[in-house]
Amino acid sequence: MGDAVESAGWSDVEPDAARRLLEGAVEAFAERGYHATTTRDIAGRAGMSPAALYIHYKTKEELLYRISRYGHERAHEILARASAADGPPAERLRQAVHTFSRWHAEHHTTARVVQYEISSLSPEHYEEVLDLRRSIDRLLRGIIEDGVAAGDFSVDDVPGTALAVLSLCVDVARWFNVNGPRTPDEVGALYADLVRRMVGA
Amino acid sequence: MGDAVESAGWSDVEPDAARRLLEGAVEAFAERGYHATTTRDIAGRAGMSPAALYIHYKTKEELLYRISRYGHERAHEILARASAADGPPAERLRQAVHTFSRWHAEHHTTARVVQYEISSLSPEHYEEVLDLRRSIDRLLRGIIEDGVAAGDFSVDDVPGTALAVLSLCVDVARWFNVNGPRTPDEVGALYADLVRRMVGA
DNA sequence: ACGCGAGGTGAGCAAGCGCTTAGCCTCCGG
DNA sequence: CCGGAGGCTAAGCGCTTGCTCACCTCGCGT
Repeated sequence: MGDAVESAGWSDVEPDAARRLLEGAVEAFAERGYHATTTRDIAGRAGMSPAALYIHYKTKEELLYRISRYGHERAHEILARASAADGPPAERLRQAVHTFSRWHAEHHTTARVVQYEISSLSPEHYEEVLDLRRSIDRLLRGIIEDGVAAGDFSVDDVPGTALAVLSLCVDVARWFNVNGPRTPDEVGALYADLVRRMVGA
Repeated sequence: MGDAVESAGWSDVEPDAARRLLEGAVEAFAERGYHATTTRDIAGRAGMSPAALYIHYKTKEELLYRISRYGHERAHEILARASAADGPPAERLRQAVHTFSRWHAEHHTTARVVQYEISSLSPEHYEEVLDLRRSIDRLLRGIIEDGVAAGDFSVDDVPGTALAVLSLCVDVARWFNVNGPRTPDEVGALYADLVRRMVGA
């Protein structure tokens, strides 16, 4: 379930060089941050000269925008799938949190860029991405509302709890370490359990 | 209780100009990030010429280091106080989470720099700050261990839960908005309650 | 055989960066 | 009345940045 979402890298990006540049940019932005990354660094990681970048992308910011939009679309997809699934709210929430936090662990380089570099986007791109974030928030809040309405959850502050759950999952991207003791799937299981307790299910 | 910790700004910083520079740096780093902030910007916010910065600080990185260390010391102080307090583990955890998350909301500009710009520190300063983070982690884990040992909490994965709790509180700095619906104290109360549920108290 | 477009390069421009320097005020003890 | 230290600035140095441009090199349809 949802494996297609997980495995998808940037494999569908059109010319090979453009994909390598995107992958290099993700790595570099995640390591150093957007502003500390130079176009020479990105091009270098893709095995090309600095000028080659501008054949495939208009600006350095366009790279960040593509990464940011791609990541938000994946995140949205994960929650939309869990939200629309059959089964009781508790199960839908479990799946949502498990998959969402696992994605942030598994793709923590991409997720780090997606979550912590959005303020470097141009105003228009920033607004566009913010819209996606608002729908992500709405999807999760919807699941919790369903659980409360069904009498399965006991939550005092639904928007606040939804915000906290999202914040918890997103922050996985900041601390997750591949050489750490937990696999992405274990993080997903742990977090799903913690969130189950948070909503009193 | 703990108000002395909260209210403390940078009021104790020695020459007035040096304090204004620090405050300007906090604002600028929080808004734009360390690398996107120029020394001209910092000096401008303090109402001075760019050169004046170098009378009080050796480098731009020294400003980040001072901010980072100050913030981690405050965070450590908050948890140390809650950890050493009298009362059952549940009450100590409540106080720890309440105060800790409230601090991250109240001082979200400082906290944002403290939590999200540490990788821009020099290697030596980074190591020093990392030590402080490890002790902060140990303090929180200690409270949870006490609760488990006393039979008050039911937690399967203690280190994992401690990590999640810390992560949850820290991430407040990222999303907190002064014009939002919640006061820092309300965030503290909400989070203390969510964490109480997480540990099964 | 050959033109042409897509993809790539080396060199380099204008702007902005962190930081330094030379020199100017202002205050204050002797 | 003076001399020098502390606090500050205007100017600017050396370097790096994002990005451009003239040119090159292939693979391919005709």
